[in-house]
Amino acid sequence: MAPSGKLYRRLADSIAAEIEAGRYKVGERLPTERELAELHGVSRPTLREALIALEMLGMIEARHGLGIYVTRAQLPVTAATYDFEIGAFELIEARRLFEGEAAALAAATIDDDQLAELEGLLGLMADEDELKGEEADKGFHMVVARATGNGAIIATVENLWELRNRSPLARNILTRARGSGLTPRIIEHTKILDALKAHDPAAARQAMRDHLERVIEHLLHATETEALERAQAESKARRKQIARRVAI
Amino acid sequence: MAPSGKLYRRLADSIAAEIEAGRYKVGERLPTERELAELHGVSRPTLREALIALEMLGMIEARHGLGIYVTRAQLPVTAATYDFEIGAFELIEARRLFEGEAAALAAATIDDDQLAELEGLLGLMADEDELKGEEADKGFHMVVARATGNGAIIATVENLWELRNRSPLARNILTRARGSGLTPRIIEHTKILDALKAHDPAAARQAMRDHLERVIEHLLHATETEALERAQAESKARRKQIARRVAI
DNA sequence: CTGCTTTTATTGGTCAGACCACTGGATTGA
DNA sequence: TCAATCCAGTGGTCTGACCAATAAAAGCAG
Repeated sequence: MAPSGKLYRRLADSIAAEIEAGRYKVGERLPTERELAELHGVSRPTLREALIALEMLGMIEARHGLGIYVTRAQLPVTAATYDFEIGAFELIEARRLFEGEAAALAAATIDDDQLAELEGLLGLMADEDELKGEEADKGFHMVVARATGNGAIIATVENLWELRNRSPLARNILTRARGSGLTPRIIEHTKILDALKAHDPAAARQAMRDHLERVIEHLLHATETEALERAQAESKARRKQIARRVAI
Repeated sequence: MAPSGKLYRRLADSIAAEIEAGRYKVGERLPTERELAELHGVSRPTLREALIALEMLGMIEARHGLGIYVTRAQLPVTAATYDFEIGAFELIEARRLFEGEAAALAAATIDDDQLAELEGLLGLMADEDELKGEEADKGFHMVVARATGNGAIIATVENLWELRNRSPLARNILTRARGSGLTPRIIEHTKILDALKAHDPAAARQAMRDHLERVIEHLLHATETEALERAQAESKARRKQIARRVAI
């Protein structure tokens, strides 16, 4: 990735690199802001902006009157720190596995209010407005996640959706694929809802997996941009590799 | 959570709240830094610090010479934005489901180098040094995630580990539980490794689930702090609710 | 000497005002 | 008409100062 033109951004990268390299270790105190600023040849406000960025990423922690402490040596690969390409297929593959489990759990924990909410979202999903339809789609999956009552699961599902928005490649492919005959997804969502209504975990898991499998299939057969074709080739090779062993 | 004493932090919360409330919509440009500073009665440097925090969280985007644009109306619940308590049991429940699937997939994609790496980590896991042992533990799970070759899965597993570190409650409970007879985890990890060696997805899934199930069981029977007892009660009620329906 | 209170040096937090650098549209001139 | 130029607006950076929290040193009462 090309270095951002903004100084505080490059500074943050630079300091992060130093920490990752072990120049400053976890638990240790960094030099004072004034010293760091001079070390890097920048003003203190700019240095502070870089530190705040690193603090948001959870790498350091500034304590008033005490100093700046390293809390993590390596940045976790989260949506916030996301900086490289994750393919569209990778994302959906992950969602297929994880959201399948989330649906299974939700089948056991969902209540009537949430079922009604899902029913309402199904109606909006066919909205002529592209954005409304997409929001309804995300809403459906988030309600399922929320129905598990497990904050970690909610955070994970949301994070996966977030990764999609962060990755230009994945976003382009996925939003382009929308519209072009992806509308049968309403039927698939209905199947998921039915399984949840029946409180049948296995059926819910299968319905969710089927749904996302269809999305993958759809992407495999659509032919549009060059980027998509590359992604398709990559995905086919990958699926072949997996199939070489045994079905998951 | 008590509002952070730092002004730029409160400012960021305040602006984030305005955006979430729809005061500024996605795609729109918000007022200039100078205007925002005056609006909130703070100096421009402080205002900028708040904006940089929001930018790191992916809510806004500042473009030189143009202005500041809203990119997301709602902050995703990720490790970086994490600000409330997620119980230790929630975390492990999520890991049990997700990492189980990751292990299943990894069984089909893992290569010999990664298998050797896992073997090496097993040796370190019994290290007398608590921290070393914990690092080996995390390392093991991360190698399994990495073996899937799926960036989204890697990011997810890492994010779950991150959530644990962010949640004081979960961290306290989990690190306290370590040591006190949790060492049989080496046997459990060996089982996971065996299933991966055999490239047997079902066995890998089961071994990973068993492992994390044991961790849950261990926490349920340990009796120590008050926080842990509350968490236990919460978890028992939750598991009863789930069992009321059917096994997942 | 002990133990509490006060002072002080250090460090992050905030402020003020200025100037630089980038952007897009308005202005100008061929 | 259209391309080059200019210019107003906006984020980016700098300087230097003062405020506020912290811990350790200094002072003091017992």
